[in-house]
Amino acid sequence: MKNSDHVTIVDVAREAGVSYTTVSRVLNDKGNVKPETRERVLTAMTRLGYVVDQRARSLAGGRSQVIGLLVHDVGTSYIGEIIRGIDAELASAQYDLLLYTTHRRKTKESAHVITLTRGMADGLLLVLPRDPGAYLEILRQLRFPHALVDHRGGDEKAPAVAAANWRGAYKATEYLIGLKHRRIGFITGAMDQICAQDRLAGYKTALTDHGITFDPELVYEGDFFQPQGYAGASALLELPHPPTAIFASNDVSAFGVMEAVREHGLRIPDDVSVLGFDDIPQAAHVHPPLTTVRQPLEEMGRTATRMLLEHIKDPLRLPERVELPTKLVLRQSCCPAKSTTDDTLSPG
Amino acid sequence: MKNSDHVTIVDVAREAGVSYTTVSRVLNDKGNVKPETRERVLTAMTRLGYVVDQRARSLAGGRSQVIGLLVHDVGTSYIGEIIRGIDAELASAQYDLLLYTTHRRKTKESAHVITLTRGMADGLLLVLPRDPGAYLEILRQLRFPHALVDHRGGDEKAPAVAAANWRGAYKATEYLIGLKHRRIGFITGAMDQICAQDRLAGYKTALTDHGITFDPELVYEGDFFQPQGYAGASALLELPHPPTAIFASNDVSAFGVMEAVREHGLRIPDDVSVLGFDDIPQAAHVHPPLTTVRQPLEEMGRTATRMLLEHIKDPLRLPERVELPTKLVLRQSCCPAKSTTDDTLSPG
DNA sequence: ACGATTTATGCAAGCGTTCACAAAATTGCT
DNA sequence: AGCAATTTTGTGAACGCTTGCATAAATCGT
Repeated sequence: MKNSDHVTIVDVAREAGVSYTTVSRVLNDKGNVKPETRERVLTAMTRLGYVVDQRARSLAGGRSQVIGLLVHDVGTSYIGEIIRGIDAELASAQYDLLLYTTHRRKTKESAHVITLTRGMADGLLLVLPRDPGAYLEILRQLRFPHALVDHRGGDEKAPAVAAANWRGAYKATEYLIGLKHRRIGFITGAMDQICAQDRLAGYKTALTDHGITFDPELVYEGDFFQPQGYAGASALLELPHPPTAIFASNDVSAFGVMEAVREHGLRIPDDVSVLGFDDIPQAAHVHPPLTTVRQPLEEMGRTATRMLLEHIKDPLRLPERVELPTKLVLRQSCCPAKSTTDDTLSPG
Repeated sequence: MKNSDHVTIVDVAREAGVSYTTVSRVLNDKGNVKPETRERVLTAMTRLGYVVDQRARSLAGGRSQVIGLLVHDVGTSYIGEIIRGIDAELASAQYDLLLYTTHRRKTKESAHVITLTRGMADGLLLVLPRDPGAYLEILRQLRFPHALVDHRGGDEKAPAVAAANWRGAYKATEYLIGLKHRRIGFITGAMDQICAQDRLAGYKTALTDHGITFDPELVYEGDFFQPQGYAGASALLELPHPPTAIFASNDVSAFGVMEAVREHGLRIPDDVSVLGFDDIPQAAHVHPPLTTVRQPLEEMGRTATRMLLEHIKDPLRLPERVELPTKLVLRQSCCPAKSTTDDTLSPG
């Protein structure tokens, strides 16, 4: 009577004619409850419109059913796809998502991490962390469950999932070579990120493996954003021997490349082939649809989440590091090089 | 000694030689505490590395310092910008953000809303809700603080912030008219959303206000996504009297328009002017940079958050509905209509 | 049918706080 | 100095739940 609107476990107990402990039992599927009693409790719960109070539950020793997510920014398709995967997996496990954006203030990251470990969350997901060293150490010491998405630090032994960046770039470059392209431009990503380094390495290796000398002139350092893709392609196309194909380290910068190509009065793919990386939804929507290396972003989110949840269930589990395969998605932004101007070695 | 790693308020109290109530007082800046004592408690806290347990705090009657956020999808620039504003405002008020994506499962929205009201959060932010009727009613009954972003239901009396969609579209259309365009194509947004309806209405009114008869043929129903922008512009350009300018209801569909224009061998803005809505970051990065109606997305997020926080502090506050001004951002995708083929009325 | 198991239920304590109230210490005033 | 008013600190009871232990009921073997 005193709490007019807050229905508690005690109210349910009274309604069902049992003790509140029994209600707690059916709530948690723990201990033995006679089917008949369980039924009675269940109907009492729905009749009263009972909803569990997560705070109390977790305070009393249960789980908080919350996972923290640390990302540097929302609003890019890239992150969006990953979050979609995380969200889906979390939802089916009845978990909620506490979002932390580290966009502006980098110093606060550790503070967030600490607060989270103090009961707010059962685990922490880190997407593409910039410099996770600081708090990874804390997390490990506290034995607080966590998992990384798209970061493969050298000696880190935290659970992590990433895409096969090196191999994806290698295969894509190989594809371009198969199309008889000999001068292939490359727009890098932000080179402080390991994925960007791996993609460049894959490109280089594919080149040399196929007897094409790596020409540093054909590599332009970008940052994963459209303006640098545009600038890079513009620069590349003004070279004495311009490339016949340009491979951008992500789709967004590939869009910039496409614009620059057009701006130079050239057609895609007839004059210049363009290749991206990621396969964000927009890649299929541009014209011509972009041939790109598909990174299973949503799946990466899902996998990391599953690993984290497993780890929460069984803290003794050994951390794994999984690398998900990438896949070349053929669309219409690439075609065979024109045989007239193929190679640097041919007479100018 | 029993809790090796969890430092509680009691531990701090012991260390400082006071009662735990006093510690709670300095924690909350409540009641009177002798400066000297406060100092002693503070140093004890840092020495022990104390971090407050939000669960316990909120269970015991305090606030949870968590705000729920219901969005239908993350990963679009549009939402990203709004979240950025929300996040910034929340961070400076020491609030955390619980994210709910309603993307796939629409039926679950109410369930989420109810869980949140049971102590998980102190308030709820709804961004561009599809059909909020169901839970808005619940929220109001429970007197649970909430605010809407970018939704202006007719008779709803919930606090809400939106952009001046009608006026923005009106002004933009007027600008095009000022540029001597007489046949102005229009790609609508998803027409179940009020903002899309408002933009269309603004366009229509501007037309008739300037003595241009509204031609339904020039309106193509889109959905705020790129492919429909592309399709719409393609259709429009194949009309016997094609438009000399196309106004898309958001930037993303304007990108589709730009592609279609080029695909028809036409130049932007020389042959066809293109105008967008939103001003997402990418709008400045495409070529030519897109002239568009700037919607203060981040500010909308900030404002809604501030309103919500105010409302939490003072529950008696009357709900406001604010409309933030939009602003035409002139870039390079529009230019005066060629005087040769201006009007339908001119001799064909 | 009767003690020994097993299964089902209840009680009390505690999770880490806040808060109303009471007690103690300090201050002011005459 | 002595009492009231005021400031400072402490006590006890919640908040809504889980959980270990005790107790009551049902099941089993012989």
